[in-house]
Amino acid sequence: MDDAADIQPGGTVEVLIPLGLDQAYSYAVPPGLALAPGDVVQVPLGPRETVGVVWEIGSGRGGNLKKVTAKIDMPPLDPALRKLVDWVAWYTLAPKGSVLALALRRPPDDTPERPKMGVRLVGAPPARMTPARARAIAAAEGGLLIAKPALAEAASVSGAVIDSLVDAGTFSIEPLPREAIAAMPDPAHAVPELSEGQVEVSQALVASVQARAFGVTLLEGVTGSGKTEVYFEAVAEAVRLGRQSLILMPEIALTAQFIDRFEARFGVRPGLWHSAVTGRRRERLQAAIASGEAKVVAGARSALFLPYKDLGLIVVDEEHEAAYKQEDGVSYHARDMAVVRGRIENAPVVLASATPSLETRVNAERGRYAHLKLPERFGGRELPKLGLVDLRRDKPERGRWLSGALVKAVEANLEAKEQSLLFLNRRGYAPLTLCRDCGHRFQCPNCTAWLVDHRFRRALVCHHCGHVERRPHECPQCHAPESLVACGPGVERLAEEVATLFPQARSIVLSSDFPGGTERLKQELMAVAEGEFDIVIGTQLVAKGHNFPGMTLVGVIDADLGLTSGDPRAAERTFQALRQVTGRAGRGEKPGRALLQTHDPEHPVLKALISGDPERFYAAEEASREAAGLPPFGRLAALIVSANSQGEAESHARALARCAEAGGDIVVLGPAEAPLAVLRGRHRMRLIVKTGREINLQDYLRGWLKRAPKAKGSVRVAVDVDPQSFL
DNA sequence: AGCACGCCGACT
DNA sequence: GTCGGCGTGCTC
Repeated sequence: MDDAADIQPGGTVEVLIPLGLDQAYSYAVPPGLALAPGDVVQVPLGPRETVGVVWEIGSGRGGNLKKVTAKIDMPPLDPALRKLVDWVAWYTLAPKGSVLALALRRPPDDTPERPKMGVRLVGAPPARMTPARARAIAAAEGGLLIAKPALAEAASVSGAVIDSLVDAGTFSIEPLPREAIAAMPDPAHAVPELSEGQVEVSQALVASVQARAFGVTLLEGVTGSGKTEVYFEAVAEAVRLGRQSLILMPEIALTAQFIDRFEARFGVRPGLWHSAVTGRRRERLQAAIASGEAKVVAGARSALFLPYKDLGLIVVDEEHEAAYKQEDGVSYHARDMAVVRGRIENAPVVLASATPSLETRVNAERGRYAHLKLPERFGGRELPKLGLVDLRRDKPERGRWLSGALVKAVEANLEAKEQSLLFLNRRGYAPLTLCRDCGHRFQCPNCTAWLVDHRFRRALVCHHCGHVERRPHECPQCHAPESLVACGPGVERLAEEVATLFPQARSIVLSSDFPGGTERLKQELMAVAEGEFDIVIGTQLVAKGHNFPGMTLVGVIDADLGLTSGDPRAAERTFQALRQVTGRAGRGEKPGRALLQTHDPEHPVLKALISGDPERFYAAEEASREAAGLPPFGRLAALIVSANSQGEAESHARALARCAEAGGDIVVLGPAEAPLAVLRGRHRMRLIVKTGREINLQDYLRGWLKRAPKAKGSVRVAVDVDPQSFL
């Protein structure tokens, strides 16, 4: 289409195959077949046939090449998407074919789509009535057409009951209307009333959409400042211009809450793209995106590779989220690739966050990204009041974790019938179990991590690799009975303490291992939002996505947790998590309160946090990096080397050793035993390239890979820097 | 991704 | 003696 240069039959084409191959393969074009770059073709590969994409036109010397079998009847990959594939492959050092696999849609399923069937109450009740049948009939009251599974769910009966009622003639069976995959959003549906500050910011974003030009804007604003409302105005403008918008979000954020807000603003739901969207829905949405019919797509990171027809805006919501980083298969950071896609499509990119990542902040400071700040919380609500509790002075008794000050605050909140959140980012009962007699510590056989006691499951679990074992009754080393003691708190243990201290309170533990799975968890989150619990004990999970309107107190059990690990991003992540979770406190106009328990009230991260000025944190981080002899953030290159087998890990370790000898400019950060951990199993190491000069990281890495021994396994390296310098 | 080849352990 | 585990390499 865009490539007018259809090639002459009899020539050759370079076909990229969506497998772990870095090179396109040459094929001969059979007579009578006209092909252009981007066309999807079927080609023989070894003993079988595969799909591939014509990547470029061949040089023509078609000796005894295999022939393209056929051209597949589907829209070609447009030049922008091909460019993106090339760029991502180059940047992430992944084989081109693997990246193509992310972007290539499956050939259309040409079996005719059979409509889903629904049932409708049309006839008399059956001769034999049963309780289940009665429930099903009651649920179908009103004569509406209802999908069978939905009716079964609503009436809590099995599908068989409904089938029997269809046979009896009580229900008719009719095809359901095809659900709309991408209705047209109405930019005028419900225009919000924005504050003066919000209007200013939204106008800047709207202008960037109107400019139809690439540019990156960091949109910074605390929880509740109206970030979403503001970027919705940019989306509305794109819709008015008839162009498409992509709203990227971490998978977890694609919640009912977001969809409700979108629907309230635009009158329809956005096109939703995430891993759970499969089959026909996926296919239809892809088609709607390719045709330009779907105007707004809200999607997880894989939505980056969809075939947009006319992309006019990309929003990356919660820009700092680690979930944007894909580490298996092709390793890429969706936020950075969004910037690249914006550049290729010539579309503005908005990065939204309450706690921007360091690299984004650096880009904003250097003027590479525009920086828009939303002034305050919407509706004039103030930020919560933050306070530190010095655990060295206000010390909980042995085996307890709540300080006097926090206990008092929770009591006061219970009395006032307001909700409290106790935040502890540790799943399970206790992070370490040891033998009182011989000192034996339970350690994971695969890693260097301690095994975490999960009392509810009666198991010891490695949070690193997933290893699970039964919790024994005696010490496996000295066999002393009843000698095992739990050390330190996890949320389960904290729940025990809460039950003792506040027996009358309704409390709940929310963590990713909530019994009953994600569905139950979602229900409980709703229940919390509706005020059905007084005290919530939660991990990281409660800090994200969900709003709890009645929460007026947040207690952070261990604000020091995560500040001391060897991970170079530990402080940043802790700062973001604490800012998010403490930001949950407050109701309506009334600011809430947050208490953070710590052993180190002078810690710069905590001081910056309670000062309420994020700039202080970033300044402190820069200073501490400098003190540690690390390169400043603008030149930070964190590499992740993953090992998939023993042999591969060993070759990595040798390569690293050799590299350190030769150049001396790669530093292994992280726990001292990191190289050892890599040797023992499937572990990741973070490396920092430390260099005094500006480098082209890709060339640098290629050189490094050449020097590395090719002996065993393939060395996989992922890059974790911002792509701006290479655009 | 498939599929073949090949090199070591446990068995009809 | 073979059957079969998966580590490794190849596909224009």
